[in-house]
Amino acid sequence: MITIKDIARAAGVSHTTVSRALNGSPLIKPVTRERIAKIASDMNYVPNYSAKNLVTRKSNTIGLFFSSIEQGTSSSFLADALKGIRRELDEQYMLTVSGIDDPGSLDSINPRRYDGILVMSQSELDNRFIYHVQSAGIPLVVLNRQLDDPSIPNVASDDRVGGHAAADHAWQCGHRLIAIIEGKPGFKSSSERRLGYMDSLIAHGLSPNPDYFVPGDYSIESGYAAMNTLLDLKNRPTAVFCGNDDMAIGAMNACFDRGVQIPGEVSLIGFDDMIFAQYTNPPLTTIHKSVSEIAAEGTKLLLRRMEQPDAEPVQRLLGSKLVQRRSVANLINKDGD
Amino acid sequence: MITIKDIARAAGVSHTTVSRALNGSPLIKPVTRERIAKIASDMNYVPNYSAKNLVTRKSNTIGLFFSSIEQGTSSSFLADALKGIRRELDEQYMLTVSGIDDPGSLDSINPRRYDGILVMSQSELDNRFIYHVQSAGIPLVVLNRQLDDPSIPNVASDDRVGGHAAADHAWQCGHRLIAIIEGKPGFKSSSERRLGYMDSLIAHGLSPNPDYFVPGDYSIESGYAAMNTLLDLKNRPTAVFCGNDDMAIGAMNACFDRGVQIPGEVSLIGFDDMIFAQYTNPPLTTIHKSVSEIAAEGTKLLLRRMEQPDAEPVQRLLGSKLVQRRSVANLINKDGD
DNA sequence: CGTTATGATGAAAACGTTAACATCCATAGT
DNA sequence: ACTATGGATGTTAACGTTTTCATCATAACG
Repeated sequence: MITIKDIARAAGVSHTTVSRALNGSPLIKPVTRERIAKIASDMNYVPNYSAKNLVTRKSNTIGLFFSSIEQGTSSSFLADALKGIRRELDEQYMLTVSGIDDPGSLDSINPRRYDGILVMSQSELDNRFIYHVQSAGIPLVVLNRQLDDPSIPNVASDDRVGGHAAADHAWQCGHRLIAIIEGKPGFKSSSERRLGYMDSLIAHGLSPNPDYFVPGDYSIESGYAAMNTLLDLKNRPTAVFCGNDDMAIGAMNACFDRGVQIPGEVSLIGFDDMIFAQYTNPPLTTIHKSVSEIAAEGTKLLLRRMEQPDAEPVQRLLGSKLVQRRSVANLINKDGD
Repeated sequence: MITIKDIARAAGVSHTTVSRALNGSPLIKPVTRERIAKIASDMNYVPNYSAKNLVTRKSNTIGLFFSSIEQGTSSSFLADALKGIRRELDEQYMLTVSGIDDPGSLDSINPRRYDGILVMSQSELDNRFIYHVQSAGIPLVVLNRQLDDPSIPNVASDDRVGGHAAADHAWQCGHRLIAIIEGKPGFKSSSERRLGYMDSLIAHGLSPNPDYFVPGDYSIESGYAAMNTLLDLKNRPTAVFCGNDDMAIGAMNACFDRGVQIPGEVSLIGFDDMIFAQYTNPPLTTIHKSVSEIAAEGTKLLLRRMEQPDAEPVQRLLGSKLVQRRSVANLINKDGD
């Protein structure tokens, strides 16, 4: 393995000069810089990051931590997230991926090992981990879940505008009886989505019907149950906004089991745009949140924060947008689309 | 940040002794080892891996490289793969994840940065990368795709027994007219799956019908088209084995568009058990390959190989098994299940 | 022409660890 | 009692960088 000293010898300069040349120091005459760069590349030099990191007291490593990597839910996130992160991350950085629950995850968190940490969070259970990271003094950005604590940099999709968009779409398609199957109680995403939904209703002069708020917990089963109670109502809604895609699947199954046509008799809107949303029957109209965009934005934030640890923590919400597929009937020009 | 020298001072020994004690060297008296360990943990000592790696000439890093991280196909793999790898990987190792196509991926591959590399491969396009890694002298295991070259350690699912299992299941449910929609030409997985399918047919004394082999390329669209040509046949098959789940989705859509009942009129079997397979309507009977198991096994292999680089490269095939859902009709006791 | 800036380079120390080699002390063998 | 043996610990150098400080030309200045 060749080192800067080898290059120095070949170039007839000191290894210090080589180091400076290779790192673009302004102290080196451009002509020698070029010469050294050429020699280095001719010799196939690759820097030893261990040595580099030892002296600079960095790790050149960004850690991505996933909550509940065990659960299938997060599957599609991972690839998207990585894509977004890589897009923003200089090639010099290593990106490691671990589950928050992985054994030893907590202990291995220290500033020596990570220059910065991204947490792709899905639930409040992650808070313990998040605060551990923060108290270890490692630059941190929490992704994907909206946080209350303003001291933690955070980027997530705007659940409220998402809920709003969902209800708006139903309205624009002519629906006036619009129900909601709510997410897990206590989760910020649940309340934000409901808030958005109500915003829209109120904006359109619809008064919320208590029967049309039915609880769920983000699971398929809860969606199934919730849909059944909606279908049992004397005045059924014509459209149902499901707090996430999983519950929308459950709702679909309930309709299917009772022979209720989608979108003929009832329209369904999901939230999250998980990969399977395009494969359901009919394909699910849902709110797309761009995980890769969130991840990319979060990475930018993290990098900035690594440079200026004392800057004000930023919280960003990225717009979510509706992707129209075939689970919502258009009541206005009567073609079921 | 506290170092072994601080500990040495506190314990009244040399830093060498501390190093040895912490690394479990037999040269240290058990009693001092305990004492030092206690002090270290009291002082919240965490080793500086950069320094460690510098002198041991290791990186403590395993790289996981994904082919075509851009494509949605690989989505579900990632989480599963990580789960499997982490299970086998000592906490001391860092695990990095990158796409094979990521800019700069090739250059950053050198023995200094990676102690070992896992390639989660999906197509022959990865070969260039694979051979680059091998020629760089980094211990390597290729996952998920069966390789011809015996010099490269490899663990994948047994596509042939998978294909066999699929056709067997159809047979056991009473089907005798069993077609196959084939995967991308030239891919080993395609031919292996077809081979397994034929094995089963022949074992049951069925003679393959040329009309029942219809080409595809693993895409949804090709599945759609293929299914249409099958449905156009005068003697339609009663069961269709699709080379992967994507094509099965396409086939489902084709049936749906023509009003053909699944599994009433035609049964469908997929391959891969992607997450969405359980959400289709009806849920798809398919061949499950355990990515996490493949990844775990591959990691074991890699670790072994890192210790003994000169050992014979091993190639392993892990059994795939059928998961029965609701897309195959049981023709024998006539209850459609 | 002498002094002083200035710009380019070099020498040496430091980062935190491991490992080769040296030292010390006690015990066993004669 | 004296030396070999070996077990436990210490000294020191090394790993490949960056960085501080020193050196040395050379150009600028009066």
